[in-house]
Amino acid sequence: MDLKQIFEQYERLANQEVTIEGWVRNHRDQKSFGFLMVADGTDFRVVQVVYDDALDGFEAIQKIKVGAAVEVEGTLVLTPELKQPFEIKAKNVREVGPSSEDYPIQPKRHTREFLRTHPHLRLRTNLFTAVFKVRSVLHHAVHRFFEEEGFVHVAAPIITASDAEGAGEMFQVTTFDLAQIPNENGRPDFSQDFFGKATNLTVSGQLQAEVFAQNFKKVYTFGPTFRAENSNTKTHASEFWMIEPEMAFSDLKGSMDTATKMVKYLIQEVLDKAPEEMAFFNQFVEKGVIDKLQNVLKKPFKTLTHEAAIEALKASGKSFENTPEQGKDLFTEHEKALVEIMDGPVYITDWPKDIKAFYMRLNEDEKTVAAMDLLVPGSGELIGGSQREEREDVLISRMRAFGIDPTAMDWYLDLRRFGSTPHAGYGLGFDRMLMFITGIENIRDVIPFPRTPKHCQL
RNA sequence: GCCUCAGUAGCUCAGUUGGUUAGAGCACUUGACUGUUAAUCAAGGGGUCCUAGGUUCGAGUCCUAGUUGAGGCGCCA
Repeated sequence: MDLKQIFEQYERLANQEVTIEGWVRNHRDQKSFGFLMVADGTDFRVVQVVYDDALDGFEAIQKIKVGAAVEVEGTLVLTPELKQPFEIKAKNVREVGPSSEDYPIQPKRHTREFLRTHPHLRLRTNLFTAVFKVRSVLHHAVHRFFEEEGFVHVAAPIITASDAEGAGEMFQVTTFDLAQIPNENGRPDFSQDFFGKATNLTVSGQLQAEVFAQNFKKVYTFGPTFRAENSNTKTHASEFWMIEPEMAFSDLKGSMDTATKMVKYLIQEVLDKAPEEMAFFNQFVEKGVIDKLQNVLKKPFKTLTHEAAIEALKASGKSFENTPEQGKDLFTEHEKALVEIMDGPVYITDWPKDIKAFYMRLNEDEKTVAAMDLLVPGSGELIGGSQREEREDVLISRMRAFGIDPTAMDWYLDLRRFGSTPHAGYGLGFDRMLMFITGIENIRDVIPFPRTPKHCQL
């Protein structure tokens, strides 16, 4: 029986026989009896198994090590006067897979750095059990939200041939023998490569999502994304997941409305479906994280133009390492200050055109683009989005201004030639959303097997 | 990529101004204990003080280089 089922109906199961399977998290043995704390991953909570010397194999049971896999048959006994509402009085304890004294995950505090060196074992801790359960809950919630809102899911390709995707460093994909790369005039001859051209791992599914939005109206991608930047920070990973909705017949306001609704929906889902895990984060990871999230649910998200944001920073009287300046990008310290000044999540809209991407729609003033970033307490930029440039002539001149050859993206221009619509979308870093919800401060601790520069374990 | 800090037992850490045989807690082994809750108590085993070189009568401690990790910044659709 799964522990989840048992926790859901332990009162009804009182004094009945149950069988559980799981792994020993802790073991306290005494002369003629002992206690096994058993977890099976179906519920965040562990069950206490009591055994005594009346059992066959008592001495072998006493020697069971932390980390061992066990199967326990016994009677469920209500224990309202103890720390736990019930426990299992064992009739039979079978050691399915023994552990040993070398098991690295002992019932004590370990540092996250140490646990990262054991990615195959670290999830057998309360912390990582909670993190990866919430990650799964959040993953399902993303799909459920968009399905309820009538969005079609697009599986954007992981291998792409787009070579005009901007400044992001990309991982190359090739089947060449790297010791003997065919070349022509000293350059690799990709016509001989697997796809007959240079290819790489995707850095975004947005462009492909735009294709689908021009038929399905409301679509989203949700999948892995790869960046080869040599970034060494606690908010960047080389492989991460992004959620990228795209909506035809919509504008910047429309995408902000969807983003707000989505953020609130995802938070509510996790609070509803993982209360044990959230209580754990609230107590041991980020004190007050539940209050923080509930404030996000309650408060309307405010909106400031980039220009107004700079003015607000200047008027705040706060001192900054980097002085806020009209027409310039916001630094991390500015983002934090804006969230404080506005006392909650805030959208920054209408950014200077030169610091944003070529595909963002040029505003009437011809100085700014219809872009938005959502800043949230504690995590900075959670969402970045924009209305897309739907006017072919404007898009072409913007591409030229960014040094992109328009003929290389002819298919993208076709979308503007045949039934172009005002459309908008945004990207949300799934792993950063998970950090925001759990209070975990390093992205390497919310990704099962994190990939960062010089680190690719398993 | 730049800057800063750190590397001592399986884990978390202490180690004074450079000075005898490098310590503690947890974990592990053995023993005690008839209801424990990171159980408790007693004893025991366990060390390439990150690596290499240097200074010194003497280096865990100081210097140089390397290496690994962390943090900050940068890069980042």
